[in-house]
Amino acid sequence: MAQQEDIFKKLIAHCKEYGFVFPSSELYDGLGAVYDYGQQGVELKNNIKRYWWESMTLLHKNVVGIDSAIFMHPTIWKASGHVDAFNDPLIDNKDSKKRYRADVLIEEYLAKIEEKIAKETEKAAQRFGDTFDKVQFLTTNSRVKEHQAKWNTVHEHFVQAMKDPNLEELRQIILDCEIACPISGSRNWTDVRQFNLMFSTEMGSTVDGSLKVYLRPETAQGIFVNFLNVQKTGRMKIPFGIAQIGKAFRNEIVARQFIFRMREFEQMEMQFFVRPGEEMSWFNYWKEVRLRWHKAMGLGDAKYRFHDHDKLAHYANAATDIEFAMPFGFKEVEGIHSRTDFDLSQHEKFSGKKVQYFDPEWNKNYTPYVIETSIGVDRCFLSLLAGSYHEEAVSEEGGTRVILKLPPALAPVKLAVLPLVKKDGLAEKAQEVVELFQFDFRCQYDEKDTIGKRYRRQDAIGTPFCITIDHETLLNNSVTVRSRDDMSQERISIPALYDYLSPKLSMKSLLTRI
RNA sequence: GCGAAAAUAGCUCAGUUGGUAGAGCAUAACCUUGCCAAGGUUAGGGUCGCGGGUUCGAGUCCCGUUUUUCGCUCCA
Repeated sequence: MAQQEDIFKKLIAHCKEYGFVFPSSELYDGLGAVYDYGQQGVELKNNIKRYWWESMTLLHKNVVGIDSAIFMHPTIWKASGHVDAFNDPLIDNKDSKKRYRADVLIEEYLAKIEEKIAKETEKAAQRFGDTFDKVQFLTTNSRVKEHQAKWNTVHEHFVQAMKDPNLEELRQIILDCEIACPISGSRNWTDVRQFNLMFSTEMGSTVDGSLKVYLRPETAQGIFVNFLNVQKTGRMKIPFGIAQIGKAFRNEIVARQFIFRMREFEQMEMQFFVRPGEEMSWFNYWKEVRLRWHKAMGLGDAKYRFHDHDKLAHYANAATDIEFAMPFGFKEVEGIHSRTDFDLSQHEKFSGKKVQYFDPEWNKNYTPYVIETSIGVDRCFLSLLAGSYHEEAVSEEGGTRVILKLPPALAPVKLAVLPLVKKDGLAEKAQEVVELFQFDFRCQYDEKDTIGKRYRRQDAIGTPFCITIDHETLLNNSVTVRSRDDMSQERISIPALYDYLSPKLSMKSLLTRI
C-alpha cells in the first residue's frame, strides 16, 4: 500500500510535469479541489469523451445525445430531491467526532419526553385500574405537567428555529436541553452548520427581482426534463436512450484524492427509458455493455469489478458501481442505476404537466422506467493514467523509462516525427511528413536533444509511435516506426505509412473491441 | 469539519547557535554528436506559500493564515 501511494504521488507529479493536470488558480495558491487540464490532458480528456459518445450514439441506434444548460429551473431540484437532501443542519460532537443532524437530535429529545409521559400514564393506569381518567391525569399530575411544559417550550422554540432556519437557535436548544452525544456522552458541541452540497447563484441583474438558481449537481435532470422534447421531435420509441456529457458541481465537504473527487467535475450520463417491468433485464444489459467498454481500453480486466449496492438511494430499485483499481484502492468510476419511474413522476408532479409515453403496442400511456449509466470523465481519466503508468529499468546505469501505455486511440499525441539530425535536410523532410498527416493524426515534431531523449519524452506522454527520418529516408523514402511499448522498430515506406498506422490509431479500432 | 505533517528555481532537494539564497536535473541559444536519457560553452529563472511579531538583522525563532498530503468524519 505504501508503494501504491508512492506511485500515486508520482502520478500527480507526472501529470503536472507533462501538462496533463494543473491545480486550479495555482498562481494564487490554488483553489481547493478544483483542477485545470493542460495541453496533453485536454486531448486525452476529449478522446475519452469521444470514445464514450461514439460508443453510445454510433453503436446504439436508439441512443441520441443532447446538451442541456447548467442552469435549470430551481424547482427541478426540489422535484429531484436535491434541495431537501442537501440542506440538513449538522452539528459535530468534538469528543466523539461524530456528526449529527441538529434537528434530529432535538426531535429525539422531544420523543424521549413523550415517552416519559407515556410511561407515567401507563403506571398510573395500572395503579388506578378502571377508575383511571386519562384526561384528568394528564392535566393534573405534577410530574406530567412538568414534562408537558418542557415539551411545549422546547417544541415551540424548535419550530421557530427551523423556520429560517436559525442555526444558532438550534444549537442553543441543544445546549439548553443538555442533549449529550450518545457515543461520548459529552455536551462538547461545535456550531450548527448547514452543508448545502449545491452551489447557488442569482439569476437576473437586479437584487430584488433575482431568482436563486443552482449549478446542477448532476446532468441527469437535464435529460429527464427533456424527455418529451426528444421523444416527440425524434419520434423515439421505447426503449431508447438520451446521452449527455457535461459539467456538474458539488460543494463537497471533504474533497480529496486529486481529480477523483472535485467540486467541479464532468459526467457522461445516459438515461435509458424502458417499459415498466422490463427494467431489470435492461439493467443487466447495460451493466455488461458498460463493463466491456472499460475493458476494451486494455488496462487489464482484473482492474475492474462490480460493486452492487445493498443500501439503495430513494429513487433506485437496483444499483451497481464499476470500480477500478486506483492506487488508493478499488474506487467507483461509473454507476449504473435502475431509477424506476421516480424522476419522471416527480417532474410530472412538480410541473403539473403530463410526462408519459404512449406505447402503440401496449396501446396505453405509462411513465417509463429508467436505467442510468453515469460515468465521471475525470475518474475515467484518472483510471487511464493510473492503469497505464509504467516505470521500466532500462540501462545499466539504473535509468528508468517512464511510459504511459495509453490505448493508442486515446493518446493525446498519436505520432512524433523526429529527424535523426537537424542538418542534411532531414529536418525539412520531417516537416513534410508532419504535413502529410496533419489532418489524420495529432503529430508532434521534435528536433531538440539526442534521439534517445526524444523517445523518452514521447514515452512519458504516451505517444504510441515515433517516426524517425534518417539519411536512408532521403535515399528510398522510408522511415523507421518505433513502438512505444516494446521499443521495437520497423522500416516502412512513407506512402505505406497511413495504412500501417490508421488501424492502430483510429477510434474505430477501439470501438470494435467493445 | 477535527487531528498530524509539509511548503526554498519548472522538478528533486541542500541551506550550520539567526548574518548577502545554492546544487543537480530541466529550460533557451550556440558548438559537437547521432537509433533509445544525463558531451562542451553561455544565459534566463527565487521578494524562501502569504501576513504579522521578536531582533541591529529571519529561509531559519514565535503567532496567524492559505494550499497540499495522511488519518478520522462525511458522501445520491
